[in-house]
Parts: sequence; structure tokens; C-alpha cells
Amino acid sequence: MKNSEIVKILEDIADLLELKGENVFKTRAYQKAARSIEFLGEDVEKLVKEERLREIPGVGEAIAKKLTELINTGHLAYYDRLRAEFPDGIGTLLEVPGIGPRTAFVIAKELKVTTLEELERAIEDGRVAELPRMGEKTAQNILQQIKAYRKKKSEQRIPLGSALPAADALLGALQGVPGLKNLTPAGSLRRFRDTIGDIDIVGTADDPEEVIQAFIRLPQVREVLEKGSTKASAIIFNGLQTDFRLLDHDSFGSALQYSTGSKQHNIDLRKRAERLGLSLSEYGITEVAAGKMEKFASEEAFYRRQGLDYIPPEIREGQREIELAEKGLLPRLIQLSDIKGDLHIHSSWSDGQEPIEELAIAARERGYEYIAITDHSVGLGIARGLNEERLRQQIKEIEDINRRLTGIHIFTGLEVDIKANGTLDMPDAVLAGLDVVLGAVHSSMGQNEDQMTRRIIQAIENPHVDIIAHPTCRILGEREAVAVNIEAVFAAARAHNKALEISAMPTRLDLKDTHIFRARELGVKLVINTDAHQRAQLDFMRFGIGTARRGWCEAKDVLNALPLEKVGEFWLK
DNA sequence: GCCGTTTTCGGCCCGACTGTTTTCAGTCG
Repeated sequence: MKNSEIVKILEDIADLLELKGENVFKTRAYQKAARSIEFLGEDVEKLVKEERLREIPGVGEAIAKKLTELINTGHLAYYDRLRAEFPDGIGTLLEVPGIGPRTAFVIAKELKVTTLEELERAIEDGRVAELPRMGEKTAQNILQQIKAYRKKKSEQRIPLGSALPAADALLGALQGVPGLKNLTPAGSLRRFRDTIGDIDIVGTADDPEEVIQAFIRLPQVREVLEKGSTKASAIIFNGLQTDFRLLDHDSFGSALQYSTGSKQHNIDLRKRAERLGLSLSEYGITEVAAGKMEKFASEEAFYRRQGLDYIPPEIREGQREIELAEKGLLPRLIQLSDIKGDLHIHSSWSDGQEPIEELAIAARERGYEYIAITDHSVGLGIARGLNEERLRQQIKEIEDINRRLTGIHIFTGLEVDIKANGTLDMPDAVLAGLDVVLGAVHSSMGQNEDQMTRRIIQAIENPHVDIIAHPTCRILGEREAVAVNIEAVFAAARAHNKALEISAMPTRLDLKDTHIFRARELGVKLVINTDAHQRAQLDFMRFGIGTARRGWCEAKDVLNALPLEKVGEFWLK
């Protein structure tokens, strides 16, 4: 059983317990266990066999026993019993924003309503408004939320690369509002999660209420969901929900920290603070005994007051970051300035848009020491892939450019297609003449896990392949990752000393954060490439850096953080 | 249900907004 299936079951249990009105801390325990497993580098199945379940944070005696039953029998009696207590479909009520466990339970119990369609009818004929603590206004709000939910369901979370420009547009529109300062995207956007559910923006203001008014009047705002004196939520032009929060200037440090999350990180932080006699909020830190609040202009100062090193936003996910910050043992995460080159770039020789020399100059402008030109192989006809003859011509052109261009070195290369049977789309003798060879899957993506795993490992075993590009082939919001035993791929890459790519292309971000974390743990070499098809796309690098940081990557883990003199040793080995 | 530099039992993050209430429950992040 896959970890993701286990996570789903634990989350379901938490939902059902909520519906029952169980102790909220019990439901939270299941949620916490689910989240731990979601971020786990290893298979739960393996941990069951080795009797190491209790090492998972948030898994105690009871949940460990349930997981063991689930893995060994494929079923969980407790889960089945729980489900039997509620009509099927009541879970969908819970998914509507504004309907929590209390409301869902009352609606299902009193009105015998369990689907969105039935709920809509019950609202329209006035039955919902008559329930205790409900009213006509609440009922109508729920009706609105159902509509929004249906719409959102079809749009889902959107890729980071689409959300960031939308946030930039809002920030731009708010520039120049009098008395507004420190305007910053926060939330999952600032943590560089691969997809974004809503945009969080935080700022500080002389008069927050006035700025809130300015915000809800922006042309980019389509619909205002709620609005108070320090906070507003709205649906913006692209359908994304945006939460905007304002505080006093001198609370910016705590406000930004609070708004950045993650939720679990903040909970962990506040629990720890409580043990120190401190109470944290977006306004600052209160010494509980003295009842005195201190404010912080920067996040650094906010963390320091708690005896913690600064924790970068990308790793604020409720893992071990607080414990390590306390001991001064956080890694020094890789940053953009560590990157010395880009080893996956397409030119106009295949489906790129610009000639090699222009790409090289653009890379030099970004401070790089080298790039690799890695156009497609012939098998990708649609991308004007190169055959042997054109590849030879291209190599000659690169040699010419290298002779006359200073300050940047161009490596020859190829993004060679890994065919369905695992062989490569170019003879070994030709690959041997190249500096960098990327192997990549572009076809037959529906293969089963065994076939796909063997296919990729066969490419890793080819002595001329240096890097596997976008290893799981996912396209965010469009195409799921291929079925592949990623642990086996990591093991092969480690054994043959091959690098796995972190594709910085914002629609890919592949490997993803949790894979990166695991690969790095196993000592697999990583490389952050943009897969740029035009100059401007060299700037995608920041998405790759953010993703690598989420996987706790340091410069030493990353091939293209090596200077020109060193990087070539990797493929000459 | 989990967990432990004051605890193996008694706690479990903190505050904004809304709508329904006569002081607060429910929901969200």
C-alpha cells in the first residue's frame, strides 16, 4: 500500500471523527500523523516490517497498531466501522468552505441531506435557515460557497509559476497606496510550494482600514468574500482567493512570520514558546508572566528572541526545522548566487527560439560560468530533434563560438530520448563525443511501474548518460507523474554516480521537494536546470532554487553549483 | 490520540471575521 493511500485514510478518519464531534485533539492527532507520513522519505510498509513505526512523529501506540493492521490485511476495521456510522457523501459537505463539522453533522442528521444538490434544495426551501444558530444570511452564504466550491474544484490548486505573476500584479496595483509599507507575498507562495491554493499578502500601514478599502476597490478584485478592519479576502481576476492582512509597521516581523506559515510550523513554534513562558501572535511576543508584549520589525529578530536561528521560509513545514534551529544546526540552503551554470538549454537548432550565441551571452549576463546546449534527439520529431549529422554541425558551431566568446564556456550536449524499451535515441559512439548527455522520457508514459523503472534505470546504466532530466515527467495541473519506483531510481543513480535533475521549469518542478529531500539523504547528486527554450526562461532558475531549498539542498549537493574547472570532472569520470 | 528540562496525566496555538446572539459559537488560516 502506498504512503499516499495511507495518508488519505488517516485524513478520512480525522474528518469522520470531526463529524462525530469527537475530541478535537484526537482528530488533530490523525491529521498530524497523516502529515508526517506525507513528508516521510520511506515507505510505511517498510517501517511496519522493521517495527519502526513509532519513529514517525505523531504516531503513537494506537495509530501504529492501526497502520500495522492496514498494511498486513489491507483493511482497517476501525475505519470501516467509522464510515458505516455516516451516510456516504457527507464528506463532500465538509469540503465546502464555511461548512465545518458542526454544521455538516446537523445538516446530515436533521435534514437527511448528504449531497450538494440536496443541500441546495434544502437552502432554497428554507429548511437550512431554521436550524439552530443558522439564519437566512448564513444559508445564503453557504449557497454561494457551494457555487464557488464547484468552480474551484474544476480549477484546483494552480502552479506556482502562474500564481506568482498574479501576486505580482496585485502588489504592483497596491504600490503607492499612502501609508502602506512592507507589502510582501506570504503563505505557500513565499514557501515556494509547487502549487498554490490561495494568495496570501501581508503589509503594514499607518491606517489599515483605509488600505483595506483601497484593496477591495482594485480592478483586479472580482468579488469580496469578507472584510474587516485589518483583513480582507477576495476572489481576484484569475479566480484565485487572496487573503490580505495588515498590521502596524513595528509588528512586521511577527506578521510576516505568521502569514508565511506553514500552519504546522506555527503550531510547533507556539507550543515551544509556551514552554519558555512566551505567547506568540502576529502582533509580537508576550512574556506571559509579565504580561508585556514585544514587537519585532524583522523575522530574524522574531526568531532570535525565541533562541532560534533564522529558519528559511522554504523549510517551515513542521519537520525538524525548529529543533535544528535551536541547536544551530540548520543547513545553509543553496541560493541563486551559488549557481554557476545551466546544463539544460534548448537552442533554435531544435525547439528553442534563439541561436546558441545569444543564449550564451544571456547566461553570461546572469553571472554564469558555463551552459550546456542540450537540444532534443531526432526521435522527438515534433521538436525538430537533431540527427547525427546535425548534431555534428552543432558541435562544430559551439567550438567556433567558444573560441571567440569570452567569460562563458558552452558545453556540447543532448537531451536524448529514452525510448520505450529503455534504449537511447542516439548511438553510443555519438554520445561519447559530447560533454553532457541528459536522458529523458518523452513517450509511452503510460507504462506500468516495472517497465518504467527498468527503462529509466537502463538509461542510468548507459556510461554516456550523465543526468536524468525531469525524472517523473509530471506537468503540474495537467499530467500526473509517471508510475516509477523512485527509490530504485535513486539507488541506481547513486550506484552509477549519475545526477538527477530538478527541473526549474515552473510547470514541472520535477523532482519535487519530498523526492529531493530523500535523494539528498541517500547521497544522490542533483542538478538544477531550467530547460529554457528562450533567453528569458533562464530566469526560471529561481523556481528550481526554491524547490531545491524545500528539499533542504545545500550547494554541495548540486552539480551546477560547481565552478567551471570542477564541473566537467563529473562527466569525465 | 500524542507526548513529556516542572507532567506517564492533563494538557493540546492564537486571533479575525461573520452571523446569530444578548455574550458567543462556528469556521478559517
